[in-house]
Amino acid sequence: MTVEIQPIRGMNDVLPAEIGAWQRLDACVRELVASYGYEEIRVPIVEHTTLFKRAIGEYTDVVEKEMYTFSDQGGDSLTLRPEATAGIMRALISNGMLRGQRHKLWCVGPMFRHERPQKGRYRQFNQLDLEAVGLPGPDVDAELIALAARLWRRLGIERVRLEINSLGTPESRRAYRDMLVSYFREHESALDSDSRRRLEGNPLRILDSKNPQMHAIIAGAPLLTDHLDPESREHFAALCAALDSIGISYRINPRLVRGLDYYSRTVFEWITDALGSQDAVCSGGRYDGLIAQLGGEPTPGVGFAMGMERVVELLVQAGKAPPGRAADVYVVVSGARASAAGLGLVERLRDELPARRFDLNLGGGNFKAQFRRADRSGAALAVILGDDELARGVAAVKPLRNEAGQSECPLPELAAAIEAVLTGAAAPAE
RNA sequence: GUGGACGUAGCUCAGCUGGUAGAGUCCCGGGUUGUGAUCCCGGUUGUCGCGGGUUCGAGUCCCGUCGUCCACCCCA
Repeated sequence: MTVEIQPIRGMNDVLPAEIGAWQRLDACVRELVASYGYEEIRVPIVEHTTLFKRAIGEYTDVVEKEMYTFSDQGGDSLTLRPEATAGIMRALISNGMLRGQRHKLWCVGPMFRHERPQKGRYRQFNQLDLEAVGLPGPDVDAELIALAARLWRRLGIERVRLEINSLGTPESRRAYRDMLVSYFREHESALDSDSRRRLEGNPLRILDSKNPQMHAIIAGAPLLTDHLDPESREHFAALCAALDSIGISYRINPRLVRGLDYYSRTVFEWITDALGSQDAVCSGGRYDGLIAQLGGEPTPGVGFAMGMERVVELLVQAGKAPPGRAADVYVVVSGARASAAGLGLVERLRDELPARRFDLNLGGGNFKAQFRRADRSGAALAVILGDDELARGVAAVKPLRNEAGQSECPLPELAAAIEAVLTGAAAPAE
C-alpha cells in the first residue's frame, strides 16, 4: 500500500451522518433571504491580492498573516478569499451595477484563513453573507438584524445574544483614536505586551483585550459612543429605536470593534456561550466608504457574515439537527430469477411512487444478511421477492417497525399496497 | 505564531513501575435448508501516528516530527 494522503489541516469533510443539519440550514436560509427580497450572487473564490489588502486593510491580522496567497503561472498575486464582502463589492463595480442603484444580495460559500484550527475555527469554512448596497440606513441596518433574529427563531437556536455599537464616521473615529492613544500612553507602564504592540497599529483593539489585568485601565478609557459625530449619533439612536419597536433585545457594547478596517457607523455581533472561545456566530456592520475606496461610485453599504460551521454546531447542540432521511422500503431479493427481476420491479415502483425512497438490496447476500441490512437502513417496510414469489406473481410485504404480520400482494397492486401501509404507519395511533 | 492534553483494530477504548498487543462494536458465517433489532457459537482486521535514541528487550522511557483537540491570539 502506498502512503496515505492526509487531509489538509483545518479543512474538513462533511459526512453523510452530518449532512442533515447542513441541508436544514441551507433550506432555511434560502427561504428566509427570499422572504426579505435578497437575491443570490455568486462570485469567484480567488481574487487579486490587492483587492483584499485595500478592502480589509493592510495592517489587519487577516491580511498580514492569514491569507492563502500565491502566484499563478502568469506571475499575478492571487488570494483565496478570506471573506466575501470585498469580492461582492468588486463584482458590483466590475459589472457597472452602482450609479445610484440599490442591491440586496446574499452569497454562501467557502472562505479561507490560515489560522491554527480549534473548535469553531477552520482554515476552510463557510459563510453566509448578506449585503445591502445603496441604502444609507438605519432602517436597513435594523431589518438585517431582524433577518438574523428570525433565522435563529426558525432554526430553534436560543443561545445567541446581540451586541451593537457605532464606530462613527472615519473622521470621528480618527479623532477618537487620537484621544485613546494619548490615554493609553499615560498608562503605558500598565499595558501588557499585546496592548503596547496594538498602540501603534490598531489601538481600538486594545479595548477588547481578554486580559483581566487590563480591565481597570480599559474601563477608564474614553468611550467611542461618547465621541461620535452628530449624524452617527442620530443614526445609532434610530437603529436602537427600530430594534426596540420590533422587540429585538440587544446590548450596547461600546467596546465592540471590528477586525476589518472597512466598517463605519453600525457594527453588530451575535455571540454565543456555547462554542468555547470562538463566540461570534454572525457579525457585520456598515461600510459606507468601502466601495469608493475600491474605485467605485461612492455608495453606502451594510452587511453581515455568518459562520455556517458555528451555526451547524449550535443546531446540533440544540438537538435540532435532523438525521438523514431513511429509506421507506428495503427490497430483499433471493434466487437467481428474482434477483434478476428485482431491478426492473423497483424501477417500476419508483415510477409509480416517485416520492418514496426505495433501497434495493445490491451485492447479494443471504436472507439473514439482507434483513439485517433492511433493519439498519431504517426502512419502515421490507418487500421480499424470491423465486417462489416471482413464480406466483406476488411479493411479500413485511412491516419492520411494528408487530403487524407479513402479507402477500400481487405484483400489479404492489405500489398501491406499499403506499397504503406507509401512510397508515405514518398516521398517529388512534 | 505560543502553550497544554492526546495519537493502540474501520469505530470507541483498555494495556500497572519496560518482557514482543486486548475488549466492546462493526463486518462475515453458522445456530434458524427463506426473515432483521435480542441471544448463543465461530471468523477476519493492527507497520501501537512517523523517524531516531536508550535497553538484552520499547505500545510503555528520551529526543524530534506530523496530526487531533482545547486555550492564547484572531475572528465567522
